[in-house]
Amino acid sequence: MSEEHMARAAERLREAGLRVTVQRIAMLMVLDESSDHLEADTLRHRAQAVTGGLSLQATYNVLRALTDAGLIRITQIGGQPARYEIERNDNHHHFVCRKCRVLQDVRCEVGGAPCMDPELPEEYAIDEASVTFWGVCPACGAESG
Amino acid sequence: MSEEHMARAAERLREAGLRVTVQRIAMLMVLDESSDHLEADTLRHRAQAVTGGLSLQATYNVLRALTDAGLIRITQIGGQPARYEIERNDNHHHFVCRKCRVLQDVRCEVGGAPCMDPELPEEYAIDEASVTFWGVCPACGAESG
DNA sequence: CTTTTTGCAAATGATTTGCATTAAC
DNA sequence: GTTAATGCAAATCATTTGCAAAAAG
Repeated sequence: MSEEHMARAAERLREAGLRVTVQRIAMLMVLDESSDHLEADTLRHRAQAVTGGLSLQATYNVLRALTDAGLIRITQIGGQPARYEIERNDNHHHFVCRKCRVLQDVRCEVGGAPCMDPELPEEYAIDEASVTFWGVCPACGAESG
Repeated sequence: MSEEHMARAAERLREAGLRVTVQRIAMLMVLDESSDHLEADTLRHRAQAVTGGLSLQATYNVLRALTDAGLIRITQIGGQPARYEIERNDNHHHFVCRKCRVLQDVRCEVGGAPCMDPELPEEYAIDEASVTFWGVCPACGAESG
């Protein structure tokens, strides 16, 4: 967690029109350093290691603010706790294992933007098509099948 | 809720290998009569009108059993309570309004099965690709924009 | 009769709310 | 100095769990 990194995180917050707080910086840095989809609780503990303290409250406040500002991306699948990742604006999709519930990024390049042509009247202002693939991951498939 | 309908519901349960209980019959009938995606609580109240009584417990038991048996379909989006509909095996997708959270069926025929060709290793046994369109529905769009 | 399902009550767990304190601008 | 964000505690709410009683096969 370099000074550089901290400064860049602060800059991103400012650009997004958000107040710069240590909690927000810490959360951004933690998310920057992970390529996983992490739950609020995990993020809280990791960020606490940076700030020295981060309330449950602030955790959700920060995550909400960062999500609303478009800096991070929230993924909620199948009634599981929400998971977060840095917003990379790469329009990727997700795979969820029916057994272990692992969540993985999926790149899906079937001739351009997938499924963005639903049969819906024009009055529907669609801004996102999120695709979730369900199945069994290699690890779980090897175990039982 | 005719005798006919009841008998057919019982038959479907038997075919699915499930024990036939009044609660399950009632739930199936309620779901048959709605084209919406309904929450457990709503389904409970409607089914209660049929059976005269249906515990919270039985509600979730029944919904779980019917879902596992493939008779109904559960949809959980964005941390909202789960919603259920009769399984019609028509591979349809969903639209969710960012404002009012309404959930609508969407038919999506972009040249065959959409997005079923993700860049994932063969070891991933994918059995379903669920697509969720996010945006603003006509009603909410008219209000504010 | 054996197994599964129901019903009731209490527990769980992620997320939210209310409000005084503190930090950002 | 204002306004917004934090921290703490208590509340919410969908869903699950434990267990005795009842119903299904």
